[in-house]
Amino acid sequence: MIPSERMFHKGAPPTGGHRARKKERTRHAIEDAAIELFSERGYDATTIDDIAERAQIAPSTFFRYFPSKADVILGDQNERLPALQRAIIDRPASDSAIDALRAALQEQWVAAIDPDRTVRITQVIASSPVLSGHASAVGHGWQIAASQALARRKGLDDADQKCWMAATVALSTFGEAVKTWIDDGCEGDLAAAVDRGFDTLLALCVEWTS
Amino acid sequence: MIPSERMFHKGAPPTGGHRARKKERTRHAIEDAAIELFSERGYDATTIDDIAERAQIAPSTFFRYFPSKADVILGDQNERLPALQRAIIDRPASDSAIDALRAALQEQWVAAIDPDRTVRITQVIASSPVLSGHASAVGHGWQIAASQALARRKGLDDADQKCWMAATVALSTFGEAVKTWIDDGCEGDLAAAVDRGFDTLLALCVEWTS
DNA sequence: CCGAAATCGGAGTTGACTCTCAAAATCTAG
DNA sequence: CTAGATTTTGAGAGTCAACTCCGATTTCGG
Repeated sequence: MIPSERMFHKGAPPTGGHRARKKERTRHAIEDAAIELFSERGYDATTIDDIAERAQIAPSTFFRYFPSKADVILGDQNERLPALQRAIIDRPASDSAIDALRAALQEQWVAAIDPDRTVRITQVIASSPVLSGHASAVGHGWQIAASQALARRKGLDDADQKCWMAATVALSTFGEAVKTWIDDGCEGDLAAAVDRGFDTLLALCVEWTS
Repeated sequence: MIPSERMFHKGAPPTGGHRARKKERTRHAIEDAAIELFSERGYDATTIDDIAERAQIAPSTFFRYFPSKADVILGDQNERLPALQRAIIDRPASDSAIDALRAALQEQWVAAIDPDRTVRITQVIASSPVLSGHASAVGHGWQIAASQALARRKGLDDADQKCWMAATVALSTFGEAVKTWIDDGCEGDLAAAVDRGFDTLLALCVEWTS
């Protein structure tokens, strides 16, 4: 009796069981179906029923896996944040704020993502205001995290305006570089494109202060 | 007969008539009711019926004035764009890109808006992903416009990467300065806060290039 | 084979947005 | 000022899709 004492607890489900594996497969099927359809006909023009049909599930099952339509695309973008912060803090003190951010973004983001998937997701996000909104909230979270990390690296207050502004500028540079790379058809290396963006920024800094 | 030949044409309605004035009044009533309600209980929690009731109109009348719920807030943000571009281009050649943008934004935006209204609208926008998405699209439009203006000022190609990046950095600096000012309770002068933001940016440029 | 968990299927809710038609309100001419 | 044309509004029904709920059924694990 009292099955909950003999059964698995929510926090520690078996990762290898048939059940868990099937759930993973279903989850992936839904994600894949959704991204495909979003790419084909756009986010707003795709209904839950469409996704369910292609993923071979009942419409109501969709919501067992994702709390809302938007969450299929925006799954845990904040997962990488702690690693990013650590990478920023661990940069040698000789790095300027912009160099630290550039290096941290290169190793924690550019090197860690699946470019193909990222490109498709980015395009889908750009196709709908709702998703753009969620994405800009995510970007805001990154900015706060980066700003904090920069401040800690120098032993400054979390709200230090220079750190805040450095994070703003670096992340918008980064974002634009990525977006430009995608808009230009993903030619060449993403890492190189990001580097080019930061180089352009530094060249502008020279112009502006001379 | 054939009244359309004797009546006003669509392109040139009388601006002073009773009719036109009442329409303007109704439009304002809707806008005011909407912004009030959005501020009170949030964008998503406000229905068209709520707005209609407070504005004393029928729900269906709402859509005769605004094509969608979002448009009550996001009315013609692009109206000021041509003036902004002209202001950028007309800046003396001795101005750097960042100085030109700073000055143009100060005179065409900071000096031209109603701060109270802008603050309320900004807060409402931040309260909903849909609106944030639309707003970031508007911001993107500004960026393109600013970038073009910068390029023309120097006789460069519209797609020049330095101009593009300068616009990116300047506008995100500007946006953050405004947001910070609002988050801090609108203490002091908005123009001064914007100037402080740009000063911080330039100080960072010095740090990064030394 | 038995109990737990996941799924199905379908009905139900909500709110944005559309459409229509008849009832005001407003304009212009005489 | 009045009559007739026109525009605007009100009221209500109707669509569509996200999201919720629930009872019945299937699938899985021991």
